[in-house]
Amino acid sequence: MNTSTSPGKHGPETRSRILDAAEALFVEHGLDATSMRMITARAAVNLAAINYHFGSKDSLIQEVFRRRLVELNRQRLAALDRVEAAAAGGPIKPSRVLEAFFRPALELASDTEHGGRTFMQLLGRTYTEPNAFVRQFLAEEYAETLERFLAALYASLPGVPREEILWRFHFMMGATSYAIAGTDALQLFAGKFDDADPARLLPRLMSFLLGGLRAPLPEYEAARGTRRGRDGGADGRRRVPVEARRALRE
Amino acid sequence: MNTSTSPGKHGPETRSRILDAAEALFVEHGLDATSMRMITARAAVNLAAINYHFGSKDSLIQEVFRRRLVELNRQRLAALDRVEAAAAGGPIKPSRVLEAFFRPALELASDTEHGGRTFMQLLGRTYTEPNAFVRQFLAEEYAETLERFLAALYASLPGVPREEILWRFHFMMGATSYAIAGTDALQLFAGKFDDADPARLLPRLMSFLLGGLRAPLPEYEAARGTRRGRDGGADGRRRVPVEARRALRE
DNA sequence: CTAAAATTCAAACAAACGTTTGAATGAGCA
DNA sequence: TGCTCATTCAAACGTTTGTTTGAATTTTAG
Repeated sequence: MNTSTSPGKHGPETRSRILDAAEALFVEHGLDATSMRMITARAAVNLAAINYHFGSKDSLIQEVFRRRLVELNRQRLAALDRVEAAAAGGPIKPSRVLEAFFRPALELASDTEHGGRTFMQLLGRTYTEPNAFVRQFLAEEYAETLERFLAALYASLPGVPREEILWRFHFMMGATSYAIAGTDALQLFAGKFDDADPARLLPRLMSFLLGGLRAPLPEYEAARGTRRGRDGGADGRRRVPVEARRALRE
Repeated sequence: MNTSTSPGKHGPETRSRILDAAEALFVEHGLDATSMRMITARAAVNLAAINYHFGSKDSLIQEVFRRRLVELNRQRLAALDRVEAAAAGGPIKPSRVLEAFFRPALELASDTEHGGRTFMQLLGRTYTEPNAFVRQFLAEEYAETLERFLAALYASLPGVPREEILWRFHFMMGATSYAIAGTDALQLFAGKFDDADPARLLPRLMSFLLGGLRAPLPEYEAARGTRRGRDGGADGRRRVPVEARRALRE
């Protein structure tokens, strides 16, 4: 089996033709519902070519994600590097961190010519893929990037409980995935959007995400029934410190 | 074929046992990867029982979603009715509308005893299901509810462009779905959450959603650099009116 | 109790699945 | 030219898929 990118002899593009066809079909029908025969038919290659070049369908799926994700996360980390370099050790605004993470994704999602849009739709819906090996693979591929961005977010929001930051980052990834994957995949809002211009999606989404990130921290109802004291007492869970309130205001 | 809810004769619970088993397996493995034999095995019924009671696997899928979705949207609309009745024709705060929509969903997601949690995880990841007939069915099942809530949101945010409200509602559904479906399905954040208490999810999420909804509207970059002025000057797209700014502040 | 209707059951169906095989084909190099 | 090795190809492999069948069984109704 040859899994390298080195050009073969016959059709040097066989590998990439398979990857492109698979990517498109995975978006249209999902991973499971896309058969090897559908892929090889669209790619105009022999059925056995997938097993020859990739070994198995599972390996092909991995490679479809890998080739794009590696580049996407490389761009994200590079953007974060630039932000941190510009800060020169000083404080960093959370909005800068968020933009470093989400802008590359949205720009890839705007690229309709090289399949970037297709892939991002696929990626969005794959985060919740039940298939165990796909989830495992995605988690590994994301581990480093996620670690670095969470650390940057923590540092940029001193005083804000990490648990809350984690949750909000989770929410933000959800909103983003839906914004990308759902614009024409999810038909709930079909025909409702007059203006689905991808170029406007980034400012729209960034406004929303920043608003969500900066929202006042929730105050968990301590004891329901008896009204909680104005400033609560010692219910174990501390109120939001003023430092955190200030940090949330960007 | 008998698709009614009337009790059968032999095992009156055959139908519901199939539905419960299917629901659980759909979450674990996805719609496609769950076979009829897996379902009938877990439900401890004969393989042919599914086709006898539901007609086909597709019809079974529909019924799995329908029985829960009908009740969920009934609760949502009832909550909206109460909010509108309490306002007595006066203005309604957007936060009230949002809560009427999202609270029933999150409460259902907190119910671990009657499979509510299981179902909401399934629902969340099914919004982006590529399967055409599932999307079509979901859209139909949601149509009325979505229409009424969007109308209520529009009315509660006078002056704010409907397009922006629509987008933000879309973002909010995305964040919510991920929050529910992803808490233990998406493994990207695996092991990172110390506090995944479902009871705390509602305040956490509502804070985030409201923050996002109330965020300043994006101002689309008019003409960057020497870019052609598709947005230059009087292009019909107004800046955010002061009325809208006020409305966004709840 | 008996006839009819509803439900369960084991078995089989064709179709589609991912994968493997072994021969045919083509290019690169001696 | 002749040899080698990567690649392509048609065909078949054994499983698994959703669905159907017809008889056995149980419940309902007269």
